[in-house]
Amino acid sequence: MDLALLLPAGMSVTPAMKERCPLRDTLDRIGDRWTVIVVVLLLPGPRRFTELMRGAEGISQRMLTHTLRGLERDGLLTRTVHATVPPKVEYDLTAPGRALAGPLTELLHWSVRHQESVLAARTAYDADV
Amino acid sequence: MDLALLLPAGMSVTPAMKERCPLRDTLDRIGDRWTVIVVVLLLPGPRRFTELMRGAEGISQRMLTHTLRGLERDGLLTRTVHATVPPKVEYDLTAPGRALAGPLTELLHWSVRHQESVLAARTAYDADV
DNA sequence: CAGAATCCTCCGGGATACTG
DNA sequence: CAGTATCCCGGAGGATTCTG
Repeated sequence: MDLALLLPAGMSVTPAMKERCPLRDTLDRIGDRWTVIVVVLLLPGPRRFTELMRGAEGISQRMLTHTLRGLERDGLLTRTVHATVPPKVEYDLTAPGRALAGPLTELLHWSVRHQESVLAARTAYDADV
Repeated sequence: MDLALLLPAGMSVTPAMKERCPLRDTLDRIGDRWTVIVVVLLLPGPRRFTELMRGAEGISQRMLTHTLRGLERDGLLTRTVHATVPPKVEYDLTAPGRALAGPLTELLHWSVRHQESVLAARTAYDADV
């Protein structure tokens, strides 16, 4: 796969990129069912576990924990435990995590700009067959 | 999930978006293992089935067919059969499909800009535990 | 409140064989 | 060349139960 067309001006494809494609890595990172939802929920500011639980409708405790761990592991958010009773844990995006807002915005723009044509194409395609 | 923060200037969250989140739709569309790879391979211009097969290293015939069908169904590429012997089939991105280059570029930029910090965070995190 | 542990299901996707 | 048709497996992710 040739990434040259997509690279920032003045940057070239390094050998490392051929080994481990950064675009695929990123899609693996945010391509799952919940990661993007959690990131978007955290954009306005820090949130607690239960708040995220309510915000990400349909998520299970297991997957929320799993998703948060993954983001924490990659340094995209911080996890702060307040030693109170009952416990209080706050999640907050780091700079890299919040920087995801840019690409996600682009993706959303593409979506709203083309979703009508996509839906139309899909309906037409299914009408045949 | 509140998408307002990510919307184009002057656009607001419609009821339809709450029903069927366009961001999630898009991630479902491109979040699988091969779609983005195929799209990137097609950016320079039309390609034949076997060319894509060679370009998308590791893909199976089954999945290439499946991926191409999905993109065709949504009107993101066209499939042109030349009635020759042996058969020749060309795939080409449509305007909406090619427009994915923008968001993908943003995603790639984010990736190259932050992959070092992500990798470092991951290593540090795993060193603990 | 914020999880950890366990069990189970579904399906994305690979391997292989066959064909117009 | 460009597929279709089967079979099959691993892992993402849900449901449930238990705890500091």
